[in-house]
Amino acid sequence: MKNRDDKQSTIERNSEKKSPDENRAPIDFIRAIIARDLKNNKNDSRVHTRFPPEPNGYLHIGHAKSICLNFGIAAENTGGLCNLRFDDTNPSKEDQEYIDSIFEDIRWLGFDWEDRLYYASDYFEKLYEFALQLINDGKAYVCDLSAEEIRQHRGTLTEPGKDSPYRNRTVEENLDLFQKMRAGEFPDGSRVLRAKIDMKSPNMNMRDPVLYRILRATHHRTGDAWCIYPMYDYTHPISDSLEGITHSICTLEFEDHRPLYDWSLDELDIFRSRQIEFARLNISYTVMSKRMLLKLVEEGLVSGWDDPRMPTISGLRRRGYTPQSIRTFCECIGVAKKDSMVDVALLEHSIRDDLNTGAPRVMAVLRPLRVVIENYPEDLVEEFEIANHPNDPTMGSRKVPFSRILYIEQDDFMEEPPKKFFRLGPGREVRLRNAYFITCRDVVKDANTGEITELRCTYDPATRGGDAPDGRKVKGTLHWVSAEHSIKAAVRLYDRLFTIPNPAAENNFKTYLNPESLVSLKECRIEPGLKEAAPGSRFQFERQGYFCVDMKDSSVDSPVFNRIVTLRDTWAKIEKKEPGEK
RNA sequence: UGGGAUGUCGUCUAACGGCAGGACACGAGAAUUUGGAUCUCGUUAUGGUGGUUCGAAUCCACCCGUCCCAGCCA
Repeated sequence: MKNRDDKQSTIERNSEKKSPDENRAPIDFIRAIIARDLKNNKNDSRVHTRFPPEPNGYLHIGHAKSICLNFGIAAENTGGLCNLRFDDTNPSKEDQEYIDSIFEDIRWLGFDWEDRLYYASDYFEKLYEFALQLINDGKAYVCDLSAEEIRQHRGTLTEPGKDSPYRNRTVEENLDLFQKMRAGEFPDGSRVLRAKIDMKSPNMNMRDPVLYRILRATHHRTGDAWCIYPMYDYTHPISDSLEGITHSICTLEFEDHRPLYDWSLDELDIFRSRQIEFARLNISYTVMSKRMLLKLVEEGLVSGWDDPRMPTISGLRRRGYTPQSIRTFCECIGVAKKDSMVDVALLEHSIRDDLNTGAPRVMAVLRPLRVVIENYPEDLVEEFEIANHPNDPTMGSRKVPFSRILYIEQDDFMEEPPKKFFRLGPGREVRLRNAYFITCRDVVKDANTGEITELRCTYDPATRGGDAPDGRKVKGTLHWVSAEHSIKAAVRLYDRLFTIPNPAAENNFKTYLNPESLVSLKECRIEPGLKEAAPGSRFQFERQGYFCVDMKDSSVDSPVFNRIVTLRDTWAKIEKKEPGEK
């Protein structure tokens, strides 16, 4: 049996409509391990995890998976805790800007580290003392080999390494040298402290790994107090141990490092945290490595870490994704050890699903086509009371003006419509959503370009509200705005960043950037009521998709909307399937 | 070719010796004042070969595929 608390809270996490039993998310292998540990009273029945980002970039949705896992596990278990710890042992790559962004992103996702904020750099003094202890125990030595020489001594995947000539220095000499390293008596890169393990180990990580390097770089927290910095493999287990972390969850590539993780704790004889590895998140049509994301930012291929096309938390936030949708997504994808690539369609589903319930419906015309209702009085303006959500009356309604000159979507008219096209065409009748039936009587074109500039239509006054008293049906319903009353807006149509499912596997991933990942429209017309829309607020533009008021660039005078995700589009599918039908 | 992992529908993930299930995607249909949402139905999977067993995705053997490791990065 699984641990009771664990099971109980798993039920709570998912308790929406269905009965708890059929709704219970399956327990992943990590939660199973924790449940077993709890049952065996391991760690005094404590569950303590940590999220350990390096502040060398912005968090992405892969980190969200880890955050949801670590903070989620803590929340599911009574008394469970999750620390936030910055793994800041490499000052040459790290920056306060990243730390601040990480705070913001974790909070925004809905998680709280309370008073448990830690920095590996806070342990520098203790780490140093532990290193002294290792030296005293004959488990570490100062090595004078250059980086290149160390590499040569390390051997290869198939050949064992050779011992360093400095491997057998006396404890006294090592102590003296290491203290001098700290005191700044040697130049950068001239010496390192190494663990004395086994140069013949088939695991490269055990071939006397470097524990400390000399590096004169100003640390964002400790300043110039140190000129030697500990390595990840040495710092991480000790930090976990010091904080009493029971389950140290990380990604698969650290599997080979676990023997070293365990070695450190064993040799130092301190609290034994357990490292567990899971498969990192990959999503199709994007890249997920900080290295590649940094490249996109540095080379100006995106507007920044928070470009709405980026898979970063800040990018998704600006795009309009809700924290809930990301948490749901992370729960849906599961946790396992198999390398995998999640279909981006699942991410899109999670935000559609969330916004379908909560986002008010409005009308916006992205590519306006002028429509004149010839039999509608010149100076009449009607106001239609329109529901904000067709299936949820509690969301209220709003007034939308209607007049003789309107805009509809260019895509909603075809001069020679194919069979399955239900929208407007010459002589055809359609419904204007929540307004009238109109019939297209004439098409006006630019004499020079042949471009359609205006549609002349008539309306049926008896169809006010959108129903015909004589019972006649129309197949199509179009959205619209009143030309005079609508507001001009800019809309950014975002699409997937890359054209191929796995750009990271290519030699030059930038070759596959999607040139249409951003289409900027500047002449869109939106309902007048949208003027007051707050930055960050989300709407469904009917028949088109979900949109979000941009948090940086939008203003009352010139509103800017980001497309979060399109609606499922059956017509687009038909078009794609039968392109000749046009 | 050393070591460490990992193979279940198109994708992700369950089933822990006893009916291969769910989600997304896809397809068909119903209904529809969003070609949305909703509802109904459906297609598709245990990498391979042997073995153990009344019974194998699950246990054993061999084979095959994929991923990770030779930073003074994390």
